[in-house]
Amino acid sequence: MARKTHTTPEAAQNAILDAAEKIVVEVGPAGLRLSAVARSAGMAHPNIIHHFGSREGLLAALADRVGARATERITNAITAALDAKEDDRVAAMTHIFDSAYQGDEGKVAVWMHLSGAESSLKENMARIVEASHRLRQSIDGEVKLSNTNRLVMLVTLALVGEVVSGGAIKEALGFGREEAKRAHFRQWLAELLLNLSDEELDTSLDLDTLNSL
Amino acid sequence: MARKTHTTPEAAQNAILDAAEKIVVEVGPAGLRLSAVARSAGMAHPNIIHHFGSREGLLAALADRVGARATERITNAITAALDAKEDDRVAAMTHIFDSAYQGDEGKVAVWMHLSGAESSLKENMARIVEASHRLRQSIDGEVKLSNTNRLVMLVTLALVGEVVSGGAIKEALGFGREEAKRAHFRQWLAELLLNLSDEELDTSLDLDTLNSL
DNA sequence: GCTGTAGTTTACAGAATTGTAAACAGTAAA
DNA sequence: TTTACTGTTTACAATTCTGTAAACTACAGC
Repeated sequence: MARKTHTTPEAAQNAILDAAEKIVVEVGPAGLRLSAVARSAGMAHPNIIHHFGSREGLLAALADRVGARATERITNAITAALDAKEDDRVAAMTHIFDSAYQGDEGKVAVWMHLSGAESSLKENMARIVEASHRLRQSIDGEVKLSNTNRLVMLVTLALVGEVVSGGAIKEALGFGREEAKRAHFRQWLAELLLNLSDEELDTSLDLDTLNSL
Repeated sequence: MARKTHTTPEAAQNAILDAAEKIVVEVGPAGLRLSAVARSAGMAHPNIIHHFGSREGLLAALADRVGARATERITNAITAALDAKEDDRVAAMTHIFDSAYQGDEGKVAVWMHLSGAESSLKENMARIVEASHRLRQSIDGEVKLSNTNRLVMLVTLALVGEVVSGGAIKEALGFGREEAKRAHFRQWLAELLLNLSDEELDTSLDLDTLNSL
């Protein structure tokens, strides 16, 4: 292999992470091979170990980067929705859902999580809930935080499901694999959730009591 | 290894599949090792290859069995809900959601699917939609099939998400990992969906037109 | 320029995994 | 009882993968 000029550690690590991310999208973290990453990044595989200590170290670093990026994209979309006019709310909400996918990072995030890398999931979700609650309050006035939690949960789980299903479930249900139809479901969900009042979200269950157990 | 008395092929295959299922719950299909399956099933690993042809063959057989069992449990729960009195509908609906989990088969099904085994997903989903539509019609009278599709999709994706997240997302959102609190979310979702009329499920989007593209 | 630090590569070790081949041993049927 | 079939095991081959060791080299600072 042609000897490469030295770069900064950051540049090398980013190149490795980029290559690893591409591979994880295709085969999942369990299928990630250092040799494949090295080939894609144009270097010899021991160099990866030099930079990340081990295969595990690489996966942990990837989980961190992917989680942070996805969280930032999502919270940005939520913040942007704060400024949307009433007519554009469905589009803004849809954009929030869409933002969970861009660049396959959502898929990688789920993959990583499924393989045990929780990294800073708790902090990331807290940021998303906070932003979502501000958005709900800007639309409906005073609303319950417990209902925001429920909605974020529902949407998060559904988005995770969509990422995982990779379109197969939608196809099986007649929604089609094409991105247009898949996006359609997200838009429908956005409109449905926007039409739900805070009162409708309160069921007979008392979540706050349960949480204080 | 102590030589074993001969059994029927079915018994041996079931023992292997049982062992494989346990392992996949823990480490996913990618982490399944023939030696581990063999140890758990109490036999030598070449015997697995004798029965299933290859590691891939074993995974395909497991995907089939798990998908069939999960579909049967879910459709049974839906059918049972048809007979529920009005007061018991939330409980019946919750039971439908719960039934996707029993015996870890839901988790295994998602794992398998994520690893590319689609087996007979389409047929299974068709059965679930059919049963769900009957249930909706018995409750609300004439309802649109397209809305049943949407609801089944939403619930399926959310359940897939819950299976995948393994409680971590819920914990991050303050719902807790304990089964009681996790079940609570499913009950909330059941009540929410039961309160939605068919009209509320129709948004400005015309799905039927889109599907005829 | 020289020197030290660190990014990079080659070569290799050690372990683990899937799959094969052949022998072995129950079981059922002739 | 003998024979044939097949479930089962042992031993092994071939590959693949992670991680180590040591050498090589680019670049920065003295």
